[in-house]
Amino acid sequence: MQGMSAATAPAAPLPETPAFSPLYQQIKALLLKSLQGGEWLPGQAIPSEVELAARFRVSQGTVRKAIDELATENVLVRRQGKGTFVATHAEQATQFRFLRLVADDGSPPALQRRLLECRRMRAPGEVTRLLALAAGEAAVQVRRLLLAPLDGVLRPVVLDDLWLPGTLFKGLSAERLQAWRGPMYRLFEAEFAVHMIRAEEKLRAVAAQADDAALLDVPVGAPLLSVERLAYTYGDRPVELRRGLYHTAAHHYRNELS
Amino acid sequence: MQGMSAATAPAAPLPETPAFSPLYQQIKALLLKSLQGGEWLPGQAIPSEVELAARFRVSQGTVRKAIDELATENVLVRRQGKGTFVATHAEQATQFRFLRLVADDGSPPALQRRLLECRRMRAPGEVTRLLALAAGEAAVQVRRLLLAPLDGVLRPVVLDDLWLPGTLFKGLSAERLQAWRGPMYRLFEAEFAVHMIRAEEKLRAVAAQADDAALLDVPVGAPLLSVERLAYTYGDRPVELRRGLYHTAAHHYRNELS
DNA sequence: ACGCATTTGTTCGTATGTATT
DNA sequence: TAATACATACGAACAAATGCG
Repeated sequence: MQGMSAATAPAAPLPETPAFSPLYQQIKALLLKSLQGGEWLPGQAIPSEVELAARFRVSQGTVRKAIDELATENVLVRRQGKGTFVATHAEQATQFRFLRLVADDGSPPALQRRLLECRRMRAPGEVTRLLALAAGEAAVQVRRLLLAPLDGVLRPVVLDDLWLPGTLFKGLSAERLQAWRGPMYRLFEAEFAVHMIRAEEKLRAVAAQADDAALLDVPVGAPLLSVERLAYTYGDRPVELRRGLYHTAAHHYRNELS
Repeated sequence: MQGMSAATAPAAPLPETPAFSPLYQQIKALLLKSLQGGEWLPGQAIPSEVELAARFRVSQGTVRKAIDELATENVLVRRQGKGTFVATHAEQATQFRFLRLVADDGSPPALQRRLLECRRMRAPGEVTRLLALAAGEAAVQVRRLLLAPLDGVLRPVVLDDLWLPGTLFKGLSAERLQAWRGPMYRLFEAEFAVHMIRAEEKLRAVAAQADDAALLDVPVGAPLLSVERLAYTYGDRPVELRRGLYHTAAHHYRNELS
């Protein structure tokens, strides 16, 4: 486990990829491997710091630093007195970790779902490319509406269009989605062992096309916020492509810069 | 400085504000106070960890933890072997820390500026409220265009509308802005001692109004990405209100979720 | 209600490695 | 080469939160 310290390093003329890395980074990589391998599942506690220190033959402080980084990346969650837990999309607090939609008054969105479609098909070209699928591989497409009450009436706010690798989401069906209560990412964790840990989003303003306009109950040509998301699981593997169209009349997308 | 821990606290009755908080948090607050007071300016090095440890009568590790947090918040920047520096908007790497605009091909934007307006006036109601100004207080309004080359031709991409507290930006004028080469936030640091460390943004899609459409060279009613930013300096003090209209035909707003 | 064991959180001290000047 | 600064690693002790008996 001692990696490559200067003394043991061979006469390497050029800096290779991970030429050598600090101990705590190696521990971090090992923890990630265990997470990826499913040794600890979302919501479960990982072994205590002392246990891990013994297991890896390093000091508690070194384990601590590795866990610290994973905690700031929201991969793990520390709870004083209880332990360190694998992050999950189940909890109330983190339920909307990836949803930046906020009502203009700042209140939580309180969204209802309406499933429009869930079908299995050969992935289109762009989906194949972005999800790094093999040519002709299957994908699952999900379409849904998110609705929020406005003056007491439920109004559509988001039209979501998702693409998932067919091989990972074998049993996913409209019935399964309909029956599920709770965040979709939690369903993915629980039923398909796919845990989203990171995502990249591209935002732009677009004009509503006829079909989208009808679903969102806005005029054709109305400005909509397009949010294209590529979500990743462990090992930087893309496992979801999602395109959301947000009707931002009474809601907005909130972002924090630092 | 020993805080309130029962065992380690000497018989020093301390006039602490925070009922009690970890030592490193107190150190962090003291560092922020020095930064706010201008003891160390953007780009300058702060004292070494050992020096600070001596000054505050704590261990180096405690200082280190305080600095660690300020570094992850991008308030300070560590450089091994050189020291720890006050973050600045001057450097190439951090020059566009607050600008999430990206060309669709992923390349850096390479933007040109065109100043439209810079005038001093009584702040409108909403500006007064958001910048927490006194009623009737003065504000500086700045309007500008950002242009990017498309097929070799310079085309407008962003229309920015800024509001700044008049008392903080006394000598700010169109000439001053015109003459300045470099990021605007760097001008604010250098000439007005106002350092932006954090910002909140609200994004929505809007339809282009006549005047904005003309400036951005798009049809009236075209969808534009509206980015409303409130930027803060030390002490969570809002010091800039900015509304940008992004033409997202060949560019987009990039965001990373985790 | 109380105390105890467990776990993370904080703080200190020391030594050594690595980057910069 | 030497001095300085941050980075890593270890060990130890106590604090604070939690859960259990």
